[in-house]
Amino acid sequence: MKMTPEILLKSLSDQTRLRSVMLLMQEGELCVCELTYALDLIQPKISRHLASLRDMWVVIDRRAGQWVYYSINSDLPLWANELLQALLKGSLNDKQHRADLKKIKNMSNRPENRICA
Amino acid sequence: MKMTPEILLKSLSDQTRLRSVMLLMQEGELCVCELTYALDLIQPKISRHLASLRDMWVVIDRRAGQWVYYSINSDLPLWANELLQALLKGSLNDKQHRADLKKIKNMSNRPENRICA
DNA sequence: AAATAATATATGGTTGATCATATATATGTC
DNA sequence: GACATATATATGATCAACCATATATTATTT
Repeated sequence: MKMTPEILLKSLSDQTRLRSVMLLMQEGELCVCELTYALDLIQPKISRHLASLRDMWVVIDRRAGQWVYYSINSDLPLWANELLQALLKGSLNDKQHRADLKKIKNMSNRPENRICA
Repeated sequence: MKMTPEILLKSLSDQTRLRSVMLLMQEGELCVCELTYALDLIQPKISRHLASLRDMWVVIDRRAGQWVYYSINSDLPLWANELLQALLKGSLNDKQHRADLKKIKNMSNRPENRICA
């Protein structure tokens, strides 16, 4: 795994991927169906972008039954983390990001709520 | 002028533009012929990418006789500056960036050297 | 079987590259 | 001053590669 400025920028230069990463930064971990709901996009599109982020080592995934959860790769170099922090700061006033966040907060029937046991 | 995460990421997701911005961050200000030399690319390509960066308010230009100098836009929001700093940190160990920097340092006949008078 | 997620396929739009040329500025000659 | 020439830079036109997308289907888990 070799994260470079070029790779990271490329991975974030798509709107859907940027929105996904910003949500992951705020929420920690989300599954495909949650992102699909929050971003209000169709599932194959979300799945594809998440796969792209995973292939570029920006995010990692884990399966929990039917659900696949994605989260930011904690092994990113310091500069990459700093870049993401700066990005989040720039996104906090972003209308789209705020709407995404609100949507996930209001989502009912989240998997997490179901697998408490 | 409205700089957003999306705009900034898009502007930096091209290799030539990224290399240009990293050099500008290190050198402060460079003209087209200097960047053309340092990046070892043809002039129209450099000119186009710089125009793109200018149109997206990442850089500003000023003409000094025959020469047009480009530099990072000092009015960028804080988060954008932080992002660029993080990016530079990630680029310092980058082979390509180091080669670019070395090339500009070794450039003879730089305009700056000629317009001392 | 049902729910969730990933993938195959085809399509169209975007973006970057290159060559040629236009534009801007400076200098030399008459 | 007018004109020719040189140099630096920007832009028009064109093309090809790439990437994102949607629909349909497959894979995985329960």
